[in-house]
Amino acid sequence: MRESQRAEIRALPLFRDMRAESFDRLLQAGYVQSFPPQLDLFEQGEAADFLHILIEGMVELYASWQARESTMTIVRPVGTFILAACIRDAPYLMSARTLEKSRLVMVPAPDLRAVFRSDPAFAMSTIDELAQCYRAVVRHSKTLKLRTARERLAAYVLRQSERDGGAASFVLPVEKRMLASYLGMTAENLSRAFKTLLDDGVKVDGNRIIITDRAALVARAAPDPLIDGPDASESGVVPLRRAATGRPES
Amino acid sequence: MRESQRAEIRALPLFRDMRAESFDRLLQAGYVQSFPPQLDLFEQGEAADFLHILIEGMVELYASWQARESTMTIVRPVGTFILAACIRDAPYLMSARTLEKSRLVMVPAPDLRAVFRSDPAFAMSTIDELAQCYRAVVRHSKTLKLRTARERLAAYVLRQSERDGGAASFVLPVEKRMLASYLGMTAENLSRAFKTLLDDGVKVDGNRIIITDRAALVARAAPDPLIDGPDASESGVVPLRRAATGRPES
DNA sequence: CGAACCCTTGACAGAAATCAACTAAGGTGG
DNA sequence: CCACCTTAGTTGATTTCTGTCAAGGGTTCG
Repeated sequence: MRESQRAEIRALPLFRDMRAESFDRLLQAGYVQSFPPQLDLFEQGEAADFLHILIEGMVELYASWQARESTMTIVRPVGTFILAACIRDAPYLMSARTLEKSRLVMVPAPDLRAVFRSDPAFAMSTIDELAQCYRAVVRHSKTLKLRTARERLAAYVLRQSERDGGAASFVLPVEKRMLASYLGMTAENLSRAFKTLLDDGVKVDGNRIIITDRAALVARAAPDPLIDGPDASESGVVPLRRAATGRPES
Repeated sequence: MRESQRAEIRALPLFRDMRAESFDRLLQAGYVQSFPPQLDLFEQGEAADFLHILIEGMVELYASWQARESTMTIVRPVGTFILAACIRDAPYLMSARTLEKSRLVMVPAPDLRAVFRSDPAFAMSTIDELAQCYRAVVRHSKTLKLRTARERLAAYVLRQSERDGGAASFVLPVEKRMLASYLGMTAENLSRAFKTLLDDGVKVDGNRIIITDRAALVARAAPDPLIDGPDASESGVVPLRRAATGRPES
């Protein structure tokens, strides 16, 4: 692992307050590994052996039942995932696969648990991280239950734009079919939902979204800090703290 | 507070491992209060001032947006709620109202935070509790995104039955309109969904549900431990540890 | 007894999934 | 370089599902 990556992990809220020796122990117990795109990291139902820290690439967390599948969230560097399952020593509720070539640190769950038992500061950070994850999922549930597909998409577009500092135009960070799944609709329906958003000031050109009338879009989306933010990192596709190295396109 | 109630709280996973003096401090800092039915305890968006512990009655947590409203979960004695917001010192994401005459202990959030900073065992229990809450919401999201309304209802019926030891018949613990909202549909739609479940071995008589063909119901619901359980207490309407005093009807 | 309220039912409209066909772009191999 | 294949995305036609509106039955409670 490069020193800069180590520093990035250390800077994460989950790790920044812990003792230096605890941090060392975690990373020394962990394995750094690279994976090709489209590789299954684990499947739901397996025992949670490792806390995963993504330092390069992109990972999809998805759930399946019967023949159906749904994207639950997408993780970008530098971010951690699957913390709760490790803590509870319980089976994963979601599956994970890489979307790009990715590099991960995998910390064995027993080491993780040992460290936050011995380092109160890390225990505090874990509490905070979990509370944040919990709230992120509650928000996702709220948008699913309270908004129509069209409204969810409108809110998503608005939030992405605000993540880019309120830019009127941005490029979708993921494929449309995955976005559709994340927002709880089919790919066909997403395509049509984008069409209806023409009336609400949103134009689409391939992967690029252009907001032509922000007021109209706000009226449609009715963004709400108790669902959409204000902390953009708390929920959504591409949720976690982004790497300092900002690539314009994915 | 009666001693027996104190003992019940102490027996909760969240409180059972902490030091005695920490537990005393929490309860001494807290207020015990009774509320009539249908009373709003707090509204989403307010600052999270208190951890709530329900010792008698029933409380609904619900979310709203624009003119819409949706039941997120229902809390029964003895259970806690709103832990995550207290930890993060953030606004409530959900509103709460009593469904019956209820008695609550309300622990000021600053005391809560002080105690788990000073009592590592309580910090551990908090981590565990939060991880469990997180997984409960993920499960709820999964059922919303992966199953149709009919399948969600079938799974709910099956789970309720299994909570009663696999009884072929049970009484709904909440009003149907609330169940509908919890399951992500309208009351009218729930009514129709029950009708279609006649083909899957479920009969309805008022608040009483009768499973006439369990195999057929299982085929429809395709229950999955990664969504529906196995720990029934982790999610769902009437989720938390039930009071020892079992009333047959609510 | 009357007034709410819950639940149900029917009729309808809107939303969304499904199925199928078609386009466009990118990659592969001849 | 081109023919071919695969895949993402779109579009249309159709069906299914779901929400909405309206009305009526039953219950509870004042």
